[in-house]
Amino acid sequence: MGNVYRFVEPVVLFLLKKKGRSYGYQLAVELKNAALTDAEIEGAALYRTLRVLEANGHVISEWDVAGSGPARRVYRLTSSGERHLAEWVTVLAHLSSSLARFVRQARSSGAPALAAKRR
Amino acid sequence: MGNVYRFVEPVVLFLLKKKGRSYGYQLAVELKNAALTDAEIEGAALYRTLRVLEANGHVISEWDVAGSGPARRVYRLTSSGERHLAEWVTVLAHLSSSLARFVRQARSSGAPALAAKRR
DNA sequence: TTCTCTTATATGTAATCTGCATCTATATTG
DNA sequence: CAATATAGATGCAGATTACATATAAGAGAA
Repeated sequence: MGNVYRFVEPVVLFLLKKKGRSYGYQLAVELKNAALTDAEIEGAALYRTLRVLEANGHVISEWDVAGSGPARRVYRLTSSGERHLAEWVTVLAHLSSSLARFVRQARSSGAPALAAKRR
Repeated sequence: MGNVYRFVEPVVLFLLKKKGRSYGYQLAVELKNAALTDAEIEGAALYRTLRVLEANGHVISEWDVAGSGPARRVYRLTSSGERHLAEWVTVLAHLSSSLARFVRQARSSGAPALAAKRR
């Protein structure tokens, strides 16, 4: 099937909004549940997406060196990021209904399919 | 927002199934209505997708030199293509409901939003 | 004839997104 | 000391798309 988009950006924006502030490694754990496409979101994709979001002003980060272990880069949404998430939601809502319509069409045209399988 | 996937492959497979047989230029016209993502599907993407589908055995083509004007490469689905479309439909149905759930969550968490706008 | 338009297929190149592998580094535990 | 968990990051290849461009056949106008 090739690779369907993972929609990493909107999911990350949403998680950051919900949590207020978080960092890559923590987000990676939660993404295993929150992902849109069954296939998990890869660590590499996550870290890169965070850097791109910051480069575009949608999130900002600072180092957290307080706890033990390696330092964490802690992110939070900017107001631009909030707007960007809202745009994503609009796009994804539209896509979702388009996909649903497509699925209905594709399932209705063609084989009898759900024609009350008897035995 | 970057570029959301156009899902060219499943749309082309579906149109070919519906029409029985067709060719690139004709499909390009119909894609303007059938596309899943508002943004139109580009001619270049369409022609390349058709060649890839053929390389993978999901469609077969033959030249139609009967009519006037340049020759047409006419495609039709193979049984493998039918199965491939069915797989796509399963994937897209799942994606559609995942997106819908995501949109609901993203819209509920956050601003009052739909809180009965009065005047 | 020559010019232009429509029809029809195809390629070159760059950008973006993803997957897999790999690397660095800090602290904890055995 | 060695292994493990935590944390962030890069290199490279493959997939998908966008934009531009190329090629070519026939129809109609000048």
